[in-house]
Amino acid sequence: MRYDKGHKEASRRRIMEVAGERFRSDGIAASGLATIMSDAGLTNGAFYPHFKSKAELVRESVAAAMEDQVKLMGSGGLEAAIDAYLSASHRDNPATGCTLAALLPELARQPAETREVWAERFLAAIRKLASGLSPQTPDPEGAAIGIYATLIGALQLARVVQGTPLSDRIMAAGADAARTLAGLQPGDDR
Amino acid sequence: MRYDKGHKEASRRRIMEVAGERFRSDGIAASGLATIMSDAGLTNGAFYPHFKSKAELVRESVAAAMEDQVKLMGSGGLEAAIDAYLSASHRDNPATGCTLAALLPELARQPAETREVWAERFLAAIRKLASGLSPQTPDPEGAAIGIYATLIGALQLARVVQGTPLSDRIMAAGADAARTLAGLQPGDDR
DNA sequence: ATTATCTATAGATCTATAGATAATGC
DNA sequence: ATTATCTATAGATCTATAGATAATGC
Repeated sequence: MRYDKGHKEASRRRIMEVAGERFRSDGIAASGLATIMSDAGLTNGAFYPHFKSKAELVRESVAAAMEDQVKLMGSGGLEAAIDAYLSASHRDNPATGCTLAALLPELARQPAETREVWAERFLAAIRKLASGLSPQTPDPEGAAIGIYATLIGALQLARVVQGTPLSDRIMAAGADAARTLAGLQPGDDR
Repeated sequence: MRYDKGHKEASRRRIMEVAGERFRSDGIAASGLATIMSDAGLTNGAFYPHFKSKAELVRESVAAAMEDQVKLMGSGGLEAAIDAYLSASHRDNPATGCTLAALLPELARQPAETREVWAERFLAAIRKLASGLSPQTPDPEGAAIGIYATLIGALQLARVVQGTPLSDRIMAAGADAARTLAGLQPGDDR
């Protein structure tokens, strides 16, 4: 059927959108194309005019997710970023949250091209995070990497025990650690 | 065929062993039972007298891996533990390394029973790590959680870009962050 | 006779392809 | 006439089951 100009583009965006959510909530390997296409309101076979393979979708999806990550990293202060990252709503909604927390070990198993695209965007996110640190910080990018690693690790740990007191404890400990690394005083407001 | 007493037990141990490695190197969802059984020198159908389902194997495998984790956590000083965790050989051999670094997001998607078993062993590992901290540390378990989160996040990040200079930089930044959180002076020996 | 493993297979699901369909633009 | 999507299907792989096999213990 011949649709409006832009119809195909809109479908592609919808596939990307739901694929990103599926991947983050179920994992990449565990997300089938049929399910993703059905989520997008399309059928199985309509996938291939948009992407030549699942690997291509994964690559594009990871690139887009990291792009969003870079954008988010800029807004607001560092303290606010830490609190937002280690918030209950982020923990409880992996589908719309940080791709790194949801998929890092699986990203390490992707083809080189996907990982190269990832690395480029990751460095951009680190630089943006580093620019929010105190100017006296001796190695701002190194510090930013340490902070990011701490946030990711803590969120992942908290998600395994989601719904238990231990989960909140992990979130608080992770936020304290991140604040320490950022040169902020530990918060008592959690 | 009727084998020596203990033969079945030995097969089970072999299945557990290779499953643990497969899971960590390829992920749980991406590891098929046929491949695991073939790695163990057995066929597909021989799986079910040992485990009632893949989920049961995963649960037992995670429990065993965390048990090893707890044991490892005790030996040697904290400084040495950090260096060993963020070593090139650990980064480059996920199959025999830390299950958390290899599988955390996937563990968060496992059934409640598996995650409960995990949580119990995780707390034991945290307590062991905490006992190695300076006695003045105000909240040793919280600090241990922060250190562990940092190590896991850094190793996962480093693995995505394994083989590039950025990977070594991430490892160094993660180790510095962990040392800071542990109250040790930053090391220059990397 | 026992039993750990193997062979064979069911039924589901996966990625990917080929050709049909149908709604709009010309 | 064009073309985005659908239908149907190939071929591979997945978990799980049923019944056969074969090597040892009695």
